[in-house]
Amino acid sequence: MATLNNETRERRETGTLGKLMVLLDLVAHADGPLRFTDIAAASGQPRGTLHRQLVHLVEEGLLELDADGRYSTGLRLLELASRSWARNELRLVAEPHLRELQDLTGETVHLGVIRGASVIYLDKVEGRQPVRMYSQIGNASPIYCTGVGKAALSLLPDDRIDTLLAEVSFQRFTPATHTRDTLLTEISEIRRNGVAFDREEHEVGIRCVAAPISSENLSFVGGISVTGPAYRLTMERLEEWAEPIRRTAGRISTGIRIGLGPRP
Amino acid sequence: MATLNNETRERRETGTLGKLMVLLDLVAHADGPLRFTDIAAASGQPRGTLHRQLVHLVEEGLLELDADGRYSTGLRLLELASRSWARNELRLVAEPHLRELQDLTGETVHLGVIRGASVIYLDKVEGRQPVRMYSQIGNASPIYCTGVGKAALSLLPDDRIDTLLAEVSFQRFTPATHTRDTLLTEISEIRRNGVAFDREEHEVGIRCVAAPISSENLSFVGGISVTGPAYRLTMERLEEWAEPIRRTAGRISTGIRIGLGPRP
DNA sequence: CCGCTAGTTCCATTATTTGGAACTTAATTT
DNA sequence: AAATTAAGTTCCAAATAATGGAACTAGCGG
Repeated sequence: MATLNNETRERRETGTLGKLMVLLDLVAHADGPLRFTDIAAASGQPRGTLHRQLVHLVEEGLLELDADGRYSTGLRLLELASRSWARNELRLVAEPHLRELQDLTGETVHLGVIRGASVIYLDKVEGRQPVRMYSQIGNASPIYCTGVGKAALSLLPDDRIDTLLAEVSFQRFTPATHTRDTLLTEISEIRRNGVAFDREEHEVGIRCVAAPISSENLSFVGGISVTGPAYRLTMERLEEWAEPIRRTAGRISTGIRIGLGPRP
Repeated sequence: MATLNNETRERRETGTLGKLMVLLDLVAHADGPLRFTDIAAASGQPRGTLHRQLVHLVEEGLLELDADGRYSTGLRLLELASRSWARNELRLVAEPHLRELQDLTGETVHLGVIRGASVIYLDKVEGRQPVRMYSQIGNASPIYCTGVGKAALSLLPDDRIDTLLAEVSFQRFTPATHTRDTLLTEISEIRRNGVAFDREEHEVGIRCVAAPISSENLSFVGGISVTGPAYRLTMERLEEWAEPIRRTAGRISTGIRIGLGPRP
């Protein structure tokens, strides 16, 4: 087809830092520890350069080098993230509301925000805790097939949606996964209802209801959701929860606007 | 081999990265979001330089700049740490054992490793979950007043202990907090028993038993602990748990040595 | 409208990063 | 055990990026 000249200025101009972050991402997204050679191949850096870069990352604790000469991500990240999470204002404001919603529904409640074309989960409340917390927190999921992602999208103006979706390759996770067209149709529906449903679009057997949250100026956009197995969460039940979840989302948005407002 | 005997490797030579990490730490350890001016004052950087550095950190998602012009840590850290945590081999091996120990004792179980003169908690298992997971995970606590820290120290040769403790300023958290001398005395006791006790040394009213874990070559050193309120955890009860916790720690160490061994 | 604080941009100078090549180990083969 | 190859490390002149003082702009309070 003719040139689809993407105006997306994706090249980051962060100099040295940018180059190092590419390496960090590379190691973080690998399936396991990587050896020098693996990283060299994947990054395409000359060996001398790469060597110094890795030494720096290891010295800062961002990477760790084990006895077999394999690199994995370092504990420094955990330490930094822990502080970041503990103080996150949205999370702090939302926490009691998430619990309340969990009490009402008895199902798992998530809080997430969008970053680029992904949803990042900030918190999660489960009834009895059979699953580990971190199993979701910090996780990045595609925006187009999660309740939180779709709810969040619905708040954005069309041009920002277009820009975001331009970089998305709609992978088909289940038969119900959206394409670009069906997603856009659903977004106008979400705008009318104020809630988004995930009808087994990411994983077969998993459904959810979600409602959007945002700061006044859309400096961040996210949502909350109630998720569970399809056999328990019939579409009728999800419809019943639409109103409570909208209300909860509204309260969190209000709380954020007050909490994040200009300092006294 | 000759290059390893370098005693004078205290100063970090990580160039650009090091300078940026100082800023990241500064923001992460602040009590709340910082304004440009606050960071300028704390870092002593000229405004022009600082500005560009912050722009780069924000562009990489390591920092976030809110509508009021205040900087806080960014979600990218959470994303990276989440992967790091989920794949951490020690944590994966330890997880079932921690649960087992929690079942046995009914109290909170921690897994931690030492990094510098701090203990970083990698995992935590509680009975009913009234407290949030992340409340401890990723947290850095002083090595000299935590069960895990003291247990871990006991595995190290004396010269490495000396080196580590050289940078520690023994802050007195409670009347029972160790000084350098009493700590060294206790370490030889821990070496005999294979378990360490925290007798309200970090927080009044909190006690724990801990046992050490390590890889074969001491490339990492850590421990597990059972923690709880002093009124419930009498010293007698802690003594009873000494044996089970030693056994559990032993199993984890074995698991790690097998799991982390040379690739098949 | 003025002065002031806070933040941003510019650009010649300075410091760091780069990467090819030479060098050292470690592993594998003969 | 020697020879061969692969894996990792060090070096340094050239290329690139970071630095920081100064000039500039925005926003606010009087």
